[in-house]
This record gives sequence, structure tokens and C-alpha cells, in this order.
Amino acid sequence: MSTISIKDIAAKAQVSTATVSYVINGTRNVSRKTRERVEQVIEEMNYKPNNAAQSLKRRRTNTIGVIAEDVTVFNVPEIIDGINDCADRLDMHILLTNLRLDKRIGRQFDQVDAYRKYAEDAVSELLGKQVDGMIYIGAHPRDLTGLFDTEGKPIVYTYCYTQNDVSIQYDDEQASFEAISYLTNKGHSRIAIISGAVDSMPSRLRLGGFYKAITAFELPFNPQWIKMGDWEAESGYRLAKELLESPEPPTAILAMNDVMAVGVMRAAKELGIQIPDQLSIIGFDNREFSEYVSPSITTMDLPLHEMGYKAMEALSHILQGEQVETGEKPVCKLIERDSVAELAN
Amino acid sequence: MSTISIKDIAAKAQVSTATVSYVINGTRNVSRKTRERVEQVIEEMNYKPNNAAQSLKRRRTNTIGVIAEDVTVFNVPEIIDGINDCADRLDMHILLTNLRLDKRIGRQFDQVDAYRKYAEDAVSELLGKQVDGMIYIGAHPRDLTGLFDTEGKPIVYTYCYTQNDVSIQYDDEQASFEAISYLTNKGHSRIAIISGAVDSMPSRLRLGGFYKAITAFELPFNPQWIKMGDWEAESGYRLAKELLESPEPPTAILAMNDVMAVGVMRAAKELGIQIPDQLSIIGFDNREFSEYVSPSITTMDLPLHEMGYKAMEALSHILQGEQVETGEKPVCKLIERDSVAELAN
DNA sequence: TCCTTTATGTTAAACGATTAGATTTTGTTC
DNA sequence: GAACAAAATCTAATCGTTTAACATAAAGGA
Repeated sequence: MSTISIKDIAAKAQVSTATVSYVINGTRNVSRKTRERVEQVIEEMNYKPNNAAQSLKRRRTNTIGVIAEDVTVFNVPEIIDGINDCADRLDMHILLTNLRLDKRIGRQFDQVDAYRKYAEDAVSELLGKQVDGMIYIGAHPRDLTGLFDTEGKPIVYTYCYTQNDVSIQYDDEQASFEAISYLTNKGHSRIAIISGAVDSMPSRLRLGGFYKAITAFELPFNPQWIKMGDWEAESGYRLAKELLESPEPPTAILAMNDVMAVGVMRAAKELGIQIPDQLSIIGFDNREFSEYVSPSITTMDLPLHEMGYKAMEALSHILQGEQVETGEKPVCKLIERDSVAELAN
Repeated sequence: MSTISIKDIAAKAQVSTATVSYVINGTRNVSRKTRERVEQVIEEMNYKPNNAAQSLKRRRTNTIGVIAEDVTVFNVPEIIDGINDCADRLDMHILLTNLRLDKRIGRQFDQVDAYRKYAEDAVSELLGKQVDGMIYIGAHPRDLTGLFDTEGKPIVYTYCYTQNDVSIQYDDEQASFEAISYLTNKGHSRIAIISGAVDSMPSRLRLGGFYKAITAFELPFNPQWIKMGDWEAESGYRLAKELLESPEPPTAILAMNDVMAVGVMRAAKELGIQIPDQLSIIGFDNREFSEYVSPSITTMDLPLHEMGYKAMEALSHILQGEQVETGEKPVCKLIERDSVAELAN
């Protein structure tokens, strides 16, 4: 049991505890001779400073709280990995709180009140734990404004949208713009889009990117090609059927997530439509399965690691009293697979 | 900033700090009148005890360190979720350390020395943080014996095998036995198995379950039906080809993970063999994609949540000086999907 | 009435570090 | 070797709790 304290070191090295502390932290000059002596004793006794005592005195714990809506949702681990990557370099530690929202209240993304309690409890716990700051990881991107009273401790949000707080989110508009751009490069112009739940921020922004793209590339505009899904496979299936059975079927469909893209594929299969030869599909999220289904799905990969990293970076800047420069948004990257084909004229 | 201390509460409630402490912790009788007064002041001032000070005095932090080999590997988040679920109930907190092994040294599962450094650093950090104990989560099941010196702090392992320490692992033997049992119920008797890397513990144990099953059910034994893969899709593909092109092809294949099962499916497709009509497949892991590929893969679901929960439970028992009863191993469950068919005679 | 419990409080010493400010040692210069 | 400055080291207060030891008042028993 690591029950040796700075006093033991001081005694054995025949110096005061102050000197030992100075050696450890390099906060004052210590002669080479004593420094080496102290260091050797520390080594010998395998001494590690007691973090609780340090935190108490220093009034900072070098620990941040990470609140995850649900660690088992696909995007969360990768974001945690990013946070961790950065935290390691900054010598920060992560106190993880998992809200388990998917298990506790399901996927009712709009029911803010329902999880308010869980989130508030989590924040309160973390504050008691004296974290220096917090990062909130959404499991499903959406609005989340002024939810928490963090009693002055900084909090950075990621994978969600907030109004007054710092929030790290990828560029939704750019993502759908790039997807459409890729399709036009492949010769497509009759492009349909299946959105996620239409009241959600990412749906709105990605639709914005879509409009921007069809304007920029002067594509034909057909309101029938804009369908409102709900993120679930079933809606992808149903809406793809509508699209493909309509008098003016599109040659390509952009689904706002891979799950709906799978629904689209199922619809196409039922109608005897070959993918990608007769219909091209692009998804979103680069879910693991999108690589394994056949054909594999071309999809927009989300910069999850980067988001986590940047969130930690931003938090660290805030903690050091620096201004947080809200630079370029992290950007999605198209992963080319087998669900898109060059359009034969 | 939560800069109010127990002294402020004591002053405002006109009692000593001791009394406040007794009220908070219920460690001694306090008259109803003063108790209520103190509680009201605490409420009013929104006071939260300083955890660093508590930890220092109590010599325990109510915090455990969780060391994950790589949080982005499929099994890890679910295990963390289980740990978290239990920790919540015990009022314990989780300090997460992510070794990022997959990124840092790839999937060389056998190169124990390569990550020893990372793991030791992690343990050392956590000890400095004064965690009460630790849980180690493997990302790939394998032997891991006597790796860490935790200076007397208890450590529980999960998703890996150890010799002297407490380790929570599911029942590998039962899992493959059950898979074979299911296949025989469906009328299969010519059953092949594609193992993972043969020097790994789970491969060996699952082969044990396989042998047990063919003995118990008196199935024909053909050494050609036992193939040694390496967990990767390519090996599933290659070995399935060997099996299917042999003079005595099996009617069912048990692959020791879903990734290899996908390889098997690819091989079957190339050979024009219909799944499940001409060949049944069972995988392992219940990976997300196994539900989305077509046909969807019947697979053994690992009790990950339960493992996490039990690991936390075991650690808590150790911390309370209780004996850890190594009860039943968590058990895998077969998920019926579309890759297995009743064998037509 | 006196003594013993019991209930309720308070005082003050830890826990193990950090860090002003005081003190001692060393080095430099004449 | 004296005088002084600079460098090295030490003393002791402090961070915010917990808790053993002690103090006091009220209650109960003879």
C-alpha cells in the first residue's frame, strides 16, 4: 500500500518536505547534490505524490468530467478516444459519466425534460468531484441549450448544438454539399435526399448543403425528391419505395445515415433495382456495417476523433484563461465504396 | 465557483464543523432541530463537500480506475456500460484510461511486451490518483498473467485470462457447445469449425466445447473439418473455400467470430452456394454488422454488459474485504437470424 | 439528592501536499 | 577576513474534511 508520504522522503533524504516538493515540481532552485539525493530516494521508495492532497492544496485536480449520453452508441467511443488522446498529452485525467440514455429512456431525442434529471445529477456529482471542467458528448446530434448549471466550471459540448456555450460539431452543410458534389462528378443530376427527423439541427443543415449544391451545380430541382425520414431503417425503406416508384425516379439517393441507406437498399432489392448500376446510394456515419453489407455503402465519415480532440483542446484553453479560437469546423470525409456508380449516358 | 466550505455552513448554521460533518454523513446522532437547520443551510448555499479533502482524510476515493485496451473496439463500450451501471448503484466513480492499443501497436495480440509499457504507465498514473481499485478490460481475449504491480490495490480483469488474479470471462466452452447443439437440433451433423488464432485461450476453449459437443451428440468426426483461422475475414474466406471444395463438404460452419463468418459468406457466394439453404453459418460476437448483412448472421452474443457489471461487483466485494465468490460464468446467448436453415433430408 | 447514562455538542489534531516568508549557507569582492 | 548578495533550505500555515477525545446538559435510577 502506497502509504509513504513526502515526509518519509524528506526524512530519508535529510531535507525538509518543502525541498522535496520543490524537487518534484521544479518550482524553485535546488542544488544539484540535494536534488539528486532526493530523486534517488523517491525512486528507491517508489513514491508517488498523493493526488488528493495535491488537489486540495492546488485547487485543481487535472481531471475533467466527460458526460456521455450513452457510451454504447456508435459515435461515442471514437469521440472519447479523441478526448483521451489529447488529455494524455496535457496530463489530464478523465472521469467518465455514462448517462445510459438509450437504455433508460430510449431514443426519444426531443424529450429534453426526460433526461434533464440524469444530466443534472451527473453534473452535480462531477462538481463534487472537483473536476476542472467538463465535456458533454451527445449520442444523437441535437439542440441542447443552457441545460446545465455548472457553477462557473467550463463545459464544452460536442456532437450537439448549443447557443451560448462552446460546442464542437462537424460541418453538416459541407458534408451534404460534398456528397452531392461527388454524385454530380459521377454524372448524376437527378438526386434525391432522405433526411433525418426534420426538426433536428443536422437534418436542417444538411438540407441547406443540399440546396446549396443543387444551386451551385445547376441541378434540376424536384420537390418530390426531398423526403423526410426519421433516422430509422424503416423510413429509408418506405421513402425509397415512393421515390423509385414515382414517375420521375432519381438515379441517386443521399440518405442522411447508413441505417436509412440500408432501408433504401432493401427497397431497391425488392423492386429488382440493381445497386449501384441502376441506383447509386450515399449514406452518412460510416457505420461499421456499411463496409460489410453488399454492396458496401459509400458514406460520409464523421470526424469523431478530431471532435473529441478539439473539445479537449478547447476546454484546456478555457482552463488556462485563453480565448477559444473557434476555427474551422471539423469536416466529414467521403469514403468511396461500392454503392455509387458512374452514370452511363 | 463552489468555494464554500464546511466552515461556511457551520458559521451560518451556528454549529461546529464537526456537527455539519455528522449531519452530512449521518455518522452520529444530531438533534432533529439542528439537523434540519444545517440541512437547510446546505441547501440554501448549494454546498457540496470537497471530494479532494474527503479523499485525503478518508483514505479512499470511491473511484476506481478502468483501463481499457482500446475503447473503440466493439466489446469495450458495452463492458464499460456494465461497469458503469454497477458503479452507479455503489456510488463509485470511474477514472477511464484508454491504452489506445489498436492505434498504437495494431492487433499483434501476442506481443505482450509491446504494450507492457503503456499498461504499466496507466497503472502507475491511476495509483497516483489514489483509485481504490482497478478493472482491466481486454479488447481481444487472451492470456494476461501477472502483468501489473498494483502495489496492493485490487485489480479485476475482464475479457481476458489471468492466473492468479480475479478475472471475469464468459464461458467459451459452453458457447461453442451451445452453437453446435443448435445446429444438430436443426438436423446438421457434418459441422465444420473455423477457429481464431490457435494459440489464444478462447480458441482453445471453444474447440474444447466443440469436441465435447460432437462427442455428446455422436456426430461424425472429420479432422478436415477443423480449420485454424486467425480472426480476420480473409482466413474465413480461404478456409471456407477449402472446406466447400473438399470431397466431403460440411453442411454447416461455425466461425469463431462474425468477421470470419463474413469471409465464409463471401466464399460461398463465389462458389454459387446459397446461404442458408445449402450452407448454414453461425458466427460469434453479435457484431452490429451481423444484423445488416444479407442474409443476417445467426451468432453468439457475448454477455458484455454482465461481464462489466460482475467485474465491478467483484471489485467492490474485494474492497470491502469480502470473499469473492467465483460463481457461474456469464453465458453467451444464441441470436437466431437468417444464416442457419433446417437441414432437408 | 447524588450518581450514572445517554444524547448532543465542541475542540483540535490529523490527512499529505504546497508555498510565502524566514533563515542559513555559499560565493564574491575588497 | 569582513561585508554583502545570491542561492539554497527550512519553518509553519494552509487547503477542507473527518473523527477521537472531551464537555455539557438532560434524563433516569437508587
